[in-house]
Amino acid sequence: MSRSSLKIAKKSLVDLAAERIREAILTGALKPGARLLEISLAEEIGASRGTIRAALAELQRDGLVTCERFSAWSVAHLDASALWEIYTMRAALESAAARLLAERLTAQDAAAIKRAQKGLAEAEKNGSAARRLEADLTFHRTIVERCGNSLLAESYATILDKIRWVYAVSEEVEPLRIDLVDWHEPLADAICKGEAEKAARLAYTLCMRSLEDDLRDRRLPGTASATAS
Amino acid sequence: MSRSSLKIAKKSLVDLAAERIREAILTGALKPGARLLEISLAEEIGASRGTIRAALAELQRDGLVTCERFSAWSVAHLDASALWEIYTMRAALESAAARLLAERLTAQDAAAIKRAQKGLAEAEKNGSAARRLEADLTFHRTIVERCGNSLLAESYATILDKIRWVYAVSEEVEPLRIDLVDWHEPLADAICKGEAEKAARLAYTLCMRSLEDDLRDRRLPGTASATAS
DNA sequence: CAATGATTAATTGTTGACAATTGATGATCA
DNA sequence: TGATCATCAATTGTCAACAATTAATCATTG
Repeated sequence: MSRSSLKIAKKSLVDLAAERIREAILTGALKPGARLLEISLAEEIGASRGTIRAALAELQRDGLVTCERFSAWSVAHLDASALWEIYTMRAALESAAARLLAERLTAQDAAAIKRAQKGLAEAEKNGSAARRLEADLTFHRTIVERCGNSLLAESYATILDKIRWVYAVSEEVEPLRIDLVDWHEPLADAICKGEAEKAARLAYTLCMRSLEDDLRDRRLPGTASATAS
Repeated sequence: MSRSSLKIAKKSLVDLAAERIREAILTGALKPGARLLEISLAEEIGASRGTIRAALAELQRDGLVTCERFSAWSVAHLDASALWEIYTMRAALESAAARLLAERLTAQDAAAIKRAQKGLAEAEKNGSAARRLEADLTFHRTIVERCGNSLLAESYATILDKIRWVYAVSEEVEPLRIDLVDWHEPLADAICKGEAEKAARLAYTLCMRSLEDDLRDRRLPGTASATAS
């Protein structure tokens, strides 16, 4: 929230372009499987093909777009098995982060977690679905960003992007119904009490529980109807 | 070991270049902190600057090189805190992989683990340090590659690269002394018995134990001597 | 002499042009 | 007819030239 740095971050065209395209994918403007032409993107965004190309390469490493050699770029597919991979990866990272944070908790960390919990409570009381989702993600991001491992945090950031993607792209069957406060309280407690092992286990099960909810609530290719194979 | 695919993988110049540079970094030919000039690399490798540039961007996302805007590329630094990040990340991924594998174990998986254990025993009996390391990494890679999550496996691959990097770059104080067979047996057993929770815990502690060994055995910037700060 | 401002050489950022590859289309021939 | 091969348009792969930016050097000025 309160990053203090005087440095103005000039971004390169490549970064800008990557941001633009990423946004279009994460909001669903560019749908999974959609064909991407370097030339069209270059014209739309207003940069040269080489620049767009570099941006696409970045998104490729984030797993948002795919590219076959000398064939086309396209937005990655998002089906039930991808959802499973995303959530188990999330569980892996978050579980470890919770453990680390519980082991090396500072007063600021505890305060930040309390803040995040308060955000959950507010969103629970009178928030829209989007607001609830944001509060939820913020709580989890707080844990990861404070665990002290930037490598892990960076990887987690791309996973969170994908989770937003799932919510933007998938057709919702029923609204998110989990009780934000009740579900997150045990994890917050375990971390604040320094119960590392317990925190790790809770974080893992919490993520996997979210996976079950989403698999049930959101209609994705391969979710229903797939009887054979 | 036995990948069957008739397709010959033509690689782009970018991939080739990235491979070349990565190799140079991982073997220690390019030392941490070394300055990298696009032009010099382009001449040495025999590709244009743009190609080298794309390769460097790839390595940047792998965390092997860094780049400040309009300033220089350089090989990333490798110090004690980086080592900690690498190993806790490894522990996070491997722990989750062990759990997943234990939950969904097939006969082939069990056989593969048995093979990896046999490899450990052979390396233990009459292997060089390099051979022991390779057998060790193969055992762990087996778990991760069979856990069924390609996202996780991909991330793990970059981590394994970094671990090789540590071994190549750091000055060894004492030889690797852990008993390969004894240390890995409980984990292999837990996975094969389907004891998911136990497997996850064992994988985690095994990785963190390796971290302690390496922190003690390998001399890296920030490992010793740092009294202040 | 120290702080400031111009100069310049070196390096990265960006671009448009050209080469290589692919897949589709249609011609050819048994 | 239908299988094979040449052709071609569309697209990605690679490159070399040019623009923008930086950091170091040196002159200037109080």
